[in-house]
Amino acid sequence: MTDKKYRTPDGYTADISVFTILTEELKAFTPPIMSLKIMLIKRADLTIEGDANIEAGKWALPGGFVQPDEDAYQAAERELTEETGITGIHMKHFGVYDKPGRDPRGWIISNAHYAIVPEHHLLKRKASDDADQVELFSVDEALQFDLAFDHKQIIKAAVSVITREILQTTAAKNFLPKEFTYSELQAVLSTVTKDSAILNEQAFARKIKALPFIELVEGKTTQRTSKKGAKLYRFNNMEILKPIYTARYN
Amino acid sequence: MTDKKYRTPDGYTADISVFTILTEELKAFTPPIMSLKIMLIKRADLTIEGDANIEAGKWALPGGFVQPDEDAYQAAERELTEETGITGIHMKHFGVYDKPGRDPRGWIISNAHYAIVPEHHLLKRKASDDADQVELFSVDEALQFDLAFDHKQIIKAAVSVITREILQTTAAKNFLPKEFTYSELQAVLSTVTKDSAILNEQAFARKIKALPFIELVEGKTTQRTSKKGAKLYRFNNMEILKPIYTARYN
DNA sequence: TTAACAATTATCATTTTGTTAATTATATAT
DNA sequence: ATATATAATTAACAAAATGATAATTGTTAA
Repeated sequence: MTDKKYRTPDGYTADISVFTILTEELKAFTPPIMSLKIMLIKRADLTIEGDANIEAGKWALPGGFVQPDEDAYQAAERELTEETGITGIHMKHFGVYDKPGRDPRGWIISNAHYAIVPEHHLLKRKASDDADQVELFSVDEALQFDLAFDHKQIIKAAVSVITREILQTTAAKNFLPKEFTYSELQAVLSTVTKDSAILNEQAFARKIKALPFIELVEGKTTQRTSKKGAKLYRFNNMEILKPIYTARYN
Repeated sequence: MTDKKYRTPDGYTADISVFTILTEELKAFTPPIMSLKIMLIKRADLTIEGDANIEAGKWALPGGFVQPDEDAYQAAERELTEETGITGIHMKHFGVYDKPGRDPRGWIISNAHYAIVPEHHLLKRKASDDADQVELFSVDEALQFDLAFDHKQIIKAAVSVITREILQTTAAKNFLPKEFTYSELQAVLSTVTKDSAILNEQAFARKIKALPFIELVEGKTTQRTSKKGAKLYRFNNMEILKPIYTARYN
């Protein structure tokens, strides 16, 4: 492939917007208060080869070049593991950023992925070596930084995609333990919506029993969120596609 | 960029799954019967340079290599215009196909896009020169062919994406004239759903008046679909995000 | 013993839906 | 001219879901 009739890119990378939903307050017998966080890394001053690094010192999305034997998805998985020690989580490709000029090093294509990481996986991260370069920020905080490359644009797109995914698919399961209470689910959903039918306790407690993709765990309760004890629910494997044309608007 | 520490792809392409919704039967004063179609091209025996073409004779998605001065999205737009003469339509990127081995010519990355083309734009296509190599097929037909490369997989993903988009966003507008009747909207939606609340006339006629993203065109009717004349509706620019957690299931 | 509190159930008026039927307006066939 | 067929639309009413507010339950901790 030497005499090419077409242009070849100068680099092919995979970036990952790692989201987690952190429990801000965790008191015994109390429903959690959660917030949506994104993981950023601070770019090093020097490359591994010892050269001055591009966009050094700026906060950026984790990611890196795709290796010869892998595709972008595998590269994203590998980078995520290297950065955080996390494996086997929910990750998806959601966009390509390939505008000429987006990276001063040349025509570098970024495959943007997002990942949903349950909170408890992050305990490992805290113990890892370069944890001082990796931080979680609320989305609002993150967007106020002077981020590297076009990462501000990528993050905005990722937030929009993940919001839609949490509300219109069963992706919330990736932020929850296998068995959860209604208030835990409510806490996850409330990080991305203000819908009163979800925020209102009574309405949501009634509704959860009618959702075909959630089932009650029979004869089992937890005191995680209440002294009285609360029923446990789990997602079954039903996937839902509800048209906006049949929803209620009032 | 000669001494690279990372692999560079052998080619960077953009493929487009062009969907249209064709009116199968169009009698005067009668609601249309529509079906979802995808556009395929038959790959030529020879390349422009006169060499034997890869995957020659097979049906494939339109697309081609990204040029040096454009990104994949612009390439998809350009290819679509070259193939069909269509401009200014709804097109989106939905996936990357970059598995090593997917293209025998090397490590060729495909950026998969889908486009939604209103029927009336296609009349131009019929008049174009190489129309004999371009055909519309129902999705079921298309998936039975021995398609080039991994295009079967790409098409399946595209259908899933477009179904979700038509039902959960206002993308149906791209298959309809600016002002449309309830039965025309119903015909579009029925190509991707069997939901009885949409298929049932009375229920849907009642519902359309309550949808916040659709408004009545005052004092204007059409006889396109009925001798009696039917009210006209239009989409306003409201975008909707309805959680599955607040929908009705019965 | 009691206050506090999350979870859950109860109540009831209001709204929406499912279902079936009736009405309307008009082109076409007779 | 008149009747017929047909799509759009409205009507009617029982059944179901929702909104709003209140009451009940079970447990810990003061």
